[in-house]
Amino acid sequence: MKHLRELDKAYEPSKYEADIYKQWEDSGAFKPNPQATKDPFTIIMPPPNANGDLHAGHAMYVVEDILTRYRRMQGHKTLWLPGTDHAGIETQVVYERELAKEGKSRFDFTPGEFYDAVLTYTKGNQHKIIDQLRSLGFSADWSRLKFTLDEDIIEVVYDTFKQLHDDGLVYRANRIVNWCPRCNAAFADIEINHREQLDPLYYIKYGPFVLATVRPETKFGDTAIAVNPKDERYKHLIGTVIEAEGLLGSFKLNVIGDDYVNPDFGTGVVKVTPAHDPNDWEMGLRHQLEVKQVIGTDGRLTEIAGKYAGMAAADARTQVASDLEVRGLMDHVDMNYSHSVAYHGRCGTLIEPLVTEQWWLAVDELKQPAIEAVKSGAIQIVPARFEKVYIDWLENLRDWNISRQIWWGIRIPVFYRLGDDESKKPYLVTTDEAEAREYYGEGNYEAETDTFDTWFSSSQWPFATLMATGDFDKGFYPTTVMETGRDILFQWVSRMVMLGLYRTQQVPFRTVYLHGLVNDAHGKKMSKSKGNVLNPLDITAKYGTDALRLALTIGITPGNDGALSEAKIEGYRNFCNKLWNVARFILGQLPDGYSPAYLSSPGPIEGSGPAGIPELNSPADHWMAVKLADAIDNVTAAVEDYRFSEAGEQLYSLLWNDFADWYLEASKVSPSHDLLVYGLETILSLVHPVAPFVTEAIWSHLPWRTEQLIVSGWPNASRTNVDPTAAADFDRLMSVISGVRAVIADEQLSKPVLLTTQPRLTDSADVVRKMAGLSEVKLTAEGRGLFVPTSHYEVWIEADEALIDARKHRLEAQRAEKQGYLQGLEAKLTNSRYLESAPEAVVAETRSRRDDTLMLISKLDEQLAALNR
RNA sequence: GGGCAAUUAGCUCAGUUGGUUAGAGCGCUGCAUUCACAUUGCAGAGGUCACAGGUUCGAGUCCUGUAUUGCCCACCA
Repeated sequence: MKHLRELDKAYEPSKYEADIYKQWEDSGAFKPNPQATKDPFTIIMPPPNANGDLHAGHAMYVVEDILTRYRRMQGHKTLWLPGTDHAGIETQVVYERELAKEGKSRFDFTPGEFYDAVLTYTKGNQHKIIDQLRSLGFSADWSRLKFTLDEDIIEVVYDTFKQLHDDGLVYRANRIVNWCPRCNAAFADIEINHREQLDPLYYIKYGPFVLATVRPETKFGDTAIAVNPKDERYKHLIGTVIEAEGLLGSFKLNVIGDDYVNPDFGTGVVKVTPAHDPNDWEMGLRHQLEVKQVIGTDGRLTEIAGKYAGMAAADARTQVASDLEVRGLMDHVDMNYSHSVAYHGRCGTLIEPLVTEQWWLAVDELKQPAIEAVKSGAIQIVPARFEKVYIDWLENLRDWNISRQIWWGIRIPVFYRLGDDESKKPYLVTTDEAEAREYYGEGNYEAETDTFDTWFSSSQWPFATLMATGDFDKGFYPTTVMETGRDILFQWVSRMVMLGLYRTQQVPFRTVYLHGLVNDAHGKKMSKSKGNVLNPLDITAKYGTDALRLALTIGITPGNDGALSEAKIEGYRNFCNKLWNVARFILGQLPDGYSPAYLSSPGPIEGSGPAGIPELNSPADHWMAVKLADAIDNVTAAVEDYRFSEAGEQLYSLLWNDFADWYLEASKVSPSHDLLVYGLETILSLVHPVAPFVTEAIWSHLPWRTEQLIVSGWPNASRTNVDPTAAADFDRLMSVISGVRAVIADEQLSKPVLLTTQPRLTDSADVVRKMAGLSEVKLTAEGRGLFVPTSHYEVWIEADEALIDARKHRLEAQRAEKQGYLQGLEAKLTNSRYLESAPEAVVAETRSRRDDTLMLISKLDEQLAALNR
């Protein structure tokens, strides 16, 4: 095995990443370890679109990898189960675009042929996204990869549907839905976007009334006129029938009173068109109004519109408006009316609300347990503020339309009766056509062509996947954490809870961790049109995968959007390089055949052997041992608490400030090989979940290590060998060194001599001399020179009288500053309410700071007195 | 219309139950250097924590209000 010192001066990720990933996977490290003794830990990966490309959002799955790697190192039986999504309408739209290039449409195929073609297309593409996810170092168990249209998944979805139907929670009904004429399908409210826009508001004469509408073309579907029952202008007309002149001759309408009508809007009169407006539909239900469909599923007017039949709705609108004008039925038009209009979120087509027959899932019974699960704490949402949002949404949830008239999806397992044999049920829920044939007889039935809303099947993903892989009964369910984007809290998370509880009587996951959006360097949303999109793969190629992972971990908090910039990523690339060079330096120090002594006894790195802490010699050793133990505790606590950013920051400063800048430099004077190695190994272990590649690459060059880091143990803090006094000694040396460096930098001195009256300091003279850039540290009886203020040692930098005199004002300034600080502390300590109320530890802290400050001031006074002598 | 978040250094952001003289990275200034690392080291400048009140011995942190920005939900024809 080669020593790192023979390797590159800089870490080159591309040389290592692919090989390391292969070794991990080939060794079976991604699979649940059957020997693991601790509880199973499960994460189900939110399935990315099988036809999609990796974007920054997917890179946020790094949170899942951190958790998985952390639990694996701790000895849990970990399963991170990956999958891909057929992404219903999204993929169908993409594929239809492909077809359009060849001048074809889906109507050139039967639904079955179309499905097969898209399936082939999808299966051919899916390796791309999987390879991309793997390149991010994700330690998911790819041998268990599931696809949302796998037969075993579909089977579970069918079972759920059947159970829901048997329980009376699924029904078929005619309702007003959001109809997309382009997709020729209905969509849920949540899939609709509203856009504010200007449209003409037409004031039309209806017999005795003038009323305002933006949709004159739907007037042929009017089945009432509504006014507010409290409206003095019109209340006497409620219950009467008006007769009015229209474009298709005269017509009669009932006048109804309904609180929905706002007397202050327009003329306070509304035409009611239950077939084409959700609010009118509701009014229609309240008043048992007739539903007359004017616009068909193709977006064109029906025969009811007489001579306007066949016209596209938008064309009909202008035509009707102008005809009304000509006939003198238009009172006036307001051209400055701004309102919000519904568009299909996926394809951007104007939504046409209309009445169609759909499959509905009754949610009232399902949502209560889902609300309770979060209220009771059975499910914890991180960050917690989303718990309220979740509960509010569910409480207002209405029955869910789960059928879609799209072809790329799971066909709803229903066969309908043909003919009018009333002795047979109108439909049969079964996946088995033979059953339908037997029941209805050959030729007397037809299969449903609608498919399930993608969210209906994906809401079953946690248990469906585990059932399909055979892991469901092996302790992997309920899963531990669901990590996903906060933007799909409603669409996905809430529904997973509903259906998970329904189907398994258990929560699908115990914790929901929500990440925010990944924005650009200035916190702006990434978009192709803005040209500010950072492609994760470009970044990893340039800076290494670990750099990206660190950049998405540090400075990003749950539920909040984070900013990603090349400068930030570059900084973490440098961090990886720092780690690499620290390792290179340490390994270069070690004698041939070295193996750390602590490995031979059980110890701090759990599961892999070492015991206690290596022998500690210098103050620096004790100090470093404390820093390491503290970091282990803090990082562990932070990860347990989903505070990954804090964990990352701790590690960053542990490596760079504590270990590299202080300990390694100090160790150059008196190296302790075992502690250098122990420190390195501890840091590698702690950093591994976030930056797995560079840590594993270094680990593979530790000659005494044979197992991979990915399956080695998580460190345990141990302070057994630590002498706190010795550790504190190093803190004092550090403050001397920093103080001296500052004076040297200020005065541009070159290798001056340091004088001290304290023998204890000269014990560590070499460290101080080397680290502070001195030529010598001398013990003297009485010091004179540039006084370096520290609270524990009296030290002076040798200098000529002119310089000493010139710096005198700095001592005075320092004294004044300390004096001000002291006053603040004294004020607290003479305040009896502070002494009574503040915790003892806080008061003790204040006292000790007061004492230190007093001591420093008296030293400064002495120095100033001596200078003035 | 309702709700949520954000507002802390030039920029991007941390800041766990209130308790050091408020932090990091980048950027900036000065110096150093090639003996682990210039993807480096050392030193430094830079903030009345959006604003106004309040609670408290003590507020970036808790409460009330205001402003600005962003997001979510609802959808008065």
